[in-house]
Amino acid sequence: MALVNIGSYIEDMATPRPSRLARKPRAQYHHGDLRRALLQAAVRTLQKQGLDALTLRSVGDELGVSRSALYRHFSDKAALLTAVASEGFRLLHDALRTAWEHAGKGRAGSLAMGEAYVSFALEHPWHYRVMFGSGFDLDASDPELRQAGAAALEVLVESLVELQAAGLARQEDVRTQANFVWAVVHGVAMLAIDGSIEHQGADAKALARYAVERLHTGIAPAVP
Amino acid sequence: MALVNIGSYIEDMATPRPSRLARKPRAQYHHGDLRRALLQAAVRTLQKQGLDALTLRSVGDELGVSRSALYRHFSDKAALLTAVASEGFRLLHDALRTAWEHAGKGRAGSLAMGEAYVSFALEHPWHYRVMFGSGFDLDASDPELRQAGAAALEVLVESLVELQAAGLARQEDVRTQANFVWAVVHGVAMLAIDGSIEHQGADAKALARYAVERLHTGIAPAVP
DNA sequence: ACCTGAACACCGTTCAAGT
DNA sequence: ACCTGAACACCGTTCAAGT
Repeated sequence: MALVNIGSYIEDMATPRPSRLARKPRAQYHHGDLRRALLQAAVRTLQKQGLDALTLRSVGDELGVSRSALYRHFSDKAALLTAVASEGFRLLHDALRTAWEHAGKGRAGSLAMGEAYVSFALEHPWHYRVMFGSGFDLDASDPELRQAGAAALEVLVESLVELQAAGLARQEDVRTQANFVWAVVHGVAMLAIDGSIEHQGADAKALARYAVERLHTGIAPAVP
Repeated sequence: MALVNIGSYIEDMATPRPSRLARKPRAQYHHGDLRRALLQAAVRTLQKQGLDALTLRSVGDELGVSRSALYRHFSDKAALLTAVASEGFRLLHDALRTAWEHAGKGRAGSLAMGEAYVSFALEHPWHYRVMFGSGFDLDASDPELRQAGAAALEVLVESLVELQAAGLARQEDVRTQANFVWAVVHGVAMLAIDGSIEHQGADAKALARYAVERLHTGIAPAVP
């Protein structure tokens, strides 16, 4: 643990100043897909210990690699977090698509999607926060992130197009509708993982179900 | 700017080691309500420069006070952020109450509240993120924070009770309804300040209006 | 009681050097 | 090409001392 400890540094002043080279080399290099390994280690740390524990040192240590090895694969910590967020959107996308298709699409499908969305957030709260947190820096203009986010939203749009075709949703701009639906599930998810709901003795998943039901009524075609 | 700069520190070693006392004292102490001043300086920095710029040093400097003076008034940085969040909930509470009452309550009132909520988030994005961000630490169990958050939610509950009484909302558990409505506006607000909506060329406030309208339909009593 | 300045134990990032 | 270890410029926090 080489840290800036002035006390011990001063002691060292007695011995000749250490030159900037020739330190014992590590047993062996990592080699292999270090980028992927770093990404997965970051996700693991996040899931187990939260965002504060996610330091470049901790990630490096877990792989037996120096903390600056990361800079060969990511431009900085923000880039690592951006990659973590992209990976999160891919996982969310898969979860939504699976829920939608396994439930046979339609009304049941969108209910399943709503539950799957909130479940994902509850099961990976830190990962979810990194995806949407925005308190910390994260390169919002990164193409990979934008693409992964858009792909996840696309499942929603697809389901709404089907609901409209089946006469279960108002025939209006589907992207506005999708943004609205997304906002609802996102809002429920955020309140759920912040504990704002549990603190009132309410249940997050129950709220998710309620929300999707009211949502269906809300976007249903007007009764003539 | 006294920072741990080893280079200049080593130069100083030529001169006798500085003892741990007797430094030129500051012109004068702050005196007055330093706690309040610190809180307001923190809010100002947040609004103007974002969360990364909010360091104890920057806040202290702005008031001409040492960085550790803060510890007389807050147990740590998390406590300062918690106070900032509480203040945010009070401001939000006022904005919602004003919108609700000025619009004459009822349907128009809740539409005004929805817009006021999203407007607050758009106008104070960093303050809003601290209130809900949850990426950074913030003492969620703080009584003041809990109370301020509950008070803001209370306006919503109140409006829903009225809507129910007027036959404009389903007669069901009002707290579940309130959580749902809160999730919706919160979701819209988060997507809005993250730029997720603007990037699609859509308008955040328009989405807020759309959302509240669909919300009204969603929670309206079932047609017999 | 309130505040200061130095010390301390962490950070992320850079860079000359090693393989 | 890939990685290392030391240096560096910041952080938040603690504490003996000053008023």
